[in-house]
Amino acid sequence: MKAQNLCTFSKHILTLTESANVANIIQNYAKTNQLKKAKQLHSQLITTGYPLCTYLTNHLINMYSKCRELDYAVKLFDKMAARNFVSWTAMITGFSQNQNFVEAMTTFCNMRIAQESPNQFAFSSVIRACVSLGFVEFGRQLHCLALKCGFGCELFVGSNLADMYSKCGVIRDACKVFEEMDFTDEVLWTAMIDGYAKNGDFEGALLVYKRMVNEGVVIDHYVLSSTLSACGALKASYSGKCLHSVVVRLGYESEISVKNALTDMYSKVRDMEGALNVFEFDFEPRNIVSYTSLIDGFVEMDQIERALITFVELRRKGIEPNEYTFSSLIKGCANRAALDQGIQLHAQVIRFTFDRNPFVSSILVDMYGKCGLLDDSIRVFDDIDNPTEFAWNSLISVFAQHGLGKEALETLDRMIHRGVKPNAITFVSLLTGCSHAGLVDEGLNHFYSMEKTYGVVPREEHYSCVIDLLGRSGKLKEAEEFIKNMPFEPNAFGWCSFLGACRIHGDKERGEIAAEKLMQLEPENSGAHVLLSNIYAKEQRWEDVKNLRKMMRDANVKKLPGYSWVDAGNKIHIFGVEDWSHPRKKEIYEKLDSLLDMMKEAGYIPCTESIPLNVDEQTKEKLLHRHSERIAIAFALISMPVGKPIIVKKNLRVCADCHSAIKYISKVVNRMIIVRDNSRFHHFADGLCSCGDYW
DNA sequence: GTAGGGTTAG
Repeated sequence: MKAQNLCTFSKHILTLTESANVANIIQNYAKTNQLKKAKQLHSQLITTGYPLCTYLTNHLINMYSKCRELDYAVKLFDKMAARNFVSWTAMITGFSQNQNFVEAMTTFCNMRIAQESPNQFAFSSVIRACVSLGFVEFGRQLHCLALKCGFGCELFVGSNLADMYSKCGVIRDACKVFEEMDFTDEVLWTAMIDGYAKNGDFEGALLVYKRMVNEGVVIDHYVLSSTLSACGALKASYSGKCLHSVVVRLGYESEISVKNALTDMYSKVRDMEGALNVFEFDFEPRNIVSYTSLIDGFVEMDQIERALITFVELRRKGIEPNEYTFSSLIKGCANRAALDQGIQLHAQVIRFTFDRNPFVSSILVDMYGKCGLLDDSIRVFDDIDNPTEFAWNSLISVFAQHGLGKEALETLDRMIHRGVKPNAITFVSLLTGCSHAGLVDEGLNHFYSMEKTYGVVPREEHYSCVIDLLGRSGKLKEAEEFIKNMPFEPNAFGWCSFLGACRIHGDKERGEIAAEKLMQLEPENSGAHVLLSNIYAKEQRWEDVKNLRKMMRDANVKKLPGYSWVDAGNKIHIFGVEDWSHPRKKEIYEKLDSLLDMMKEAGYIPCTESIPLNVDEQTKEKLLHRHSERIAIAFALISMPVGKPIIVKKNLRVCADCHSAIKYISKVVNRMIIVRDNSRFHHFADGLCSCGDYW
């Protein structure tokens, strides 16, 4: 029987059969979201002139809630002459489904005041509201009440409880609920998998999945999506691929959430071919999540160009980008310091009104900072109404990268004053800031108080920061003592910091120890070899330099080639050492030569001592003058409008000679030059650098 | 007789 043909009934009072038929129609309208027809039927019922029975009103309340017309549902409920427990439950569910969680809870309380006993339906709806609000304490009370009423182990209530505890970060209680259940199903298992994942225990999530498979529980697309997401987070490519084969076997390849989870998993394990295969499989369905997962993969692979192309493609298809999309793209621009693209994306963020999103605004602070535009970064931060921890961390890290340790410390104070709790990342940035600014005591004080005062347990990276802090300031003995007393061995970053400090301060004995440790930890890392050869070269120990080079050859260690890049004319121009590939190479080298003359006239003396080659001075000078950052600066000088600050990015640290040379360049061409190397920013102007030569 | 649970990109 077709729904629309059922709308005839007696004009006086509805018979039982008629009521049942009408209820059936309303239910169908609710399911198919046919609000207009449902409203017509409702008016028809009113014209009979008789009050509607509770049973039909409950149906109408449910229908209006499902069709997102909560006001109608509330009006009906308020006017009801005889509510029963189903009416109350329908309202609680209605509020909960329409994201009106506080009302859902209030209605649950009112239901108890009205002395109606809540059943499993009411409990599951109100617990869901608790999950969304993160009200774990209220949820705990509901749990007690549910147990008292005999519904604590009911399957739906149990699933909601497990979900609530895990989403509120109390996975232990979720496990207790799970273990006490008489029956389980795939929904409850999914809540557990997702619970472990949301609490950061991705291995735990995979174990739950394995246990589920062993127990023969149905695997559906919810289970697969959640488990794939855990694989991605773990970068577990083998497990991910195994799950992919399960997806194929069970025929879930075209299920959008599974497809997206697969795309994301492949992106996270840096297998873009795999990600594209899934993304392009069967073409549809695709949505913004699919596109953003792909974009994020490209960004992580440092392929910002492909990320931007993917963005253009989704816009051409008429798909609306969201805050996730912009966050990923802007992060890509920040990593590559692609300012022009970053600014264009910022404009779009404003147009789409995502500028108030905490993730987007924080990444914008970071982007401007990483592009060297400190003032713009601060301006974006100041425009944020209630900065979250992400925004504060971004700002602190921006100050740190610019060597502004005092500002970083002040920002931490402001953050605390505003009631935002610092986390582990805050302290990494803060300690880095102190280190680059030579604020040794301040850095140490914060390191020793971070656990006591703020409850943040120092991790490997914090210890590395302290090694850097002490080493950079020349306190090599203290750094060595600190390393000895650490609860664990320093990681590669820690030894690298120590080695770098030994190089700056010319401590070859300690340097050799650090280099050895670093080579053991990361034999493929060329950094240790290069730093050590710099130390040897400084002492003119050419035999040692030769041996080291042989060692590198034998171990197949390739020196990471240095390159610099600059944004000009909406394009990123990349230059390597002695780069001859650019179409304007002739002009660039003419510019370099004329610069060298001007610099020497102004007093520049090349510092060739750290070049690990036994060649004559003039050759060394020439080599230095062909370092990629100088080529990039020369190119920027001939191609960018006068007055526009020159921002050059480099993948390695700027060498001491380039640092001195760029100071002279800034003076002789009277131009602000900003250089971002792999550890911090240098703002050169009028012959001076913002780092004050402490770096 | 009506009302309820778990997925995918920070």
